[in-house]
Amino acid sequence: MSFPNPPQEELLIACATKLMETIPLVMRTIRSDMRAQSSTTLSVSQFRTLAFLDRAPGASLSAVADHLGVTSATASATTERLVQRNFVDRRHDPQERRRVVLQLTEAGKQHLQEARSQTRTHIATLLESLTDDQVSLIQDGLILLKQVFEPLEHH
Amino acid sequence: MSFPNPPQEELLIACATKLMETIPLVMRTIRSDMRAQSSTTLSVSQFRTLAFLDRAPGASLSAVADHLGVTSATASATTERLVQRNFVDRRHDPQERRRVVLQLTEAGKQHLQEARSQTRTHIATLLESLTDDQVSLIQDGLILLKQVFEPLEHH
DNA sequence: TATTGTTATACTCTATAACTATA
DNA sequence: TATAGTTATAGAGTATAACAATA
Repeated sequence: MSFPNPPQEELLIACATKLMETIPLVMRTIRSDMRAQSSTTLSVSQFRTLAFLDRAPGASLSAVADHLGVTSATASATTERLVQRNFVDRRHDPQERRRVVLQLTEAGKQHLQEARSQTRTHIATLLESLTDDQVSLIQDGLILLKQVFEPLEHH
Repeated sequence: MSFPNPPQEELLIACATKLMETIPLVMRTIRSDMRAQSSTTLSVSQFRTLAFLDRAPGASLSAVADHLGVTSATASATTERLVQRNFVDRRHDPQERRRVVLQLTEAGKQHLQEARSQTRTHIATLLESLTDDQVSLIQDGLILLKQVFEPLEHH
């Protein structure tokens, strides 16, 4: 006998358990892929910062911190490294001199594309062992997860 | 018009892209949950080490490193912190004195249970906004992801 | 000589707290 | 006084390389 409608609570706990087992596993692969970059290395936080600035050019430091879900001190340090590596251009807003305006440099844009492409290709390769239906299922699950967890970032 | 059977390649890339957007997001929540522990704080790596030793009592340092997908130096450092906090008992194997035998202490077991329970409950709460079907879908997706990414850990 | 762990060194991520500059 | 960022400090994760102990 199976239970076609298990109580919500048990289902939630089972899913949360699976999530705690799986996410760190996948995260590790993403991280080492980023590190394995042919040219220069990019940490996951740096990658996410570049990806955000690609979507939101001219964002402030606070916006980066909010988006990444870190303190402004952490965002400042991460950004500083990207500025030093000439991936990000940082300047004061003339209208509001407390704010900084952050933008990708050409080198930053190029590096982001390369990092994205390499990691994406590697992960796609890993998924090749599955069927189309299975890949679609994973994708749909990720879309739902993103909907649940994304709002938390922008507290 | 929709494409009921998109080419594998595009589908793989789309899924990989979604994965790169979503996993770091979820990971951040797990991490901050661990940090928000009432009693003592446990990093994700420390948590995973405890969880592994719970499943594999008496494991060696190499086994921990393999399982976590890190170098033995990293595993050694993480383990050392757990030993110092009295969560792990570390001793030499009498038969093979190069090896260490790692086991959870009672305090380690207890802390693991608490950390697991708290994080699990919080994540389950976050998933409450979804329907049973959606939660099941996420769970199935995670099971598949685990199958794909787990073998990589044991290189 | 090969294997198992540890130590040394060096980065990065992360937080909190104290600070500077601007509003 | 309040806000936007930076700096100081500290602990943890991570890697590589060099090392010690054991087989």
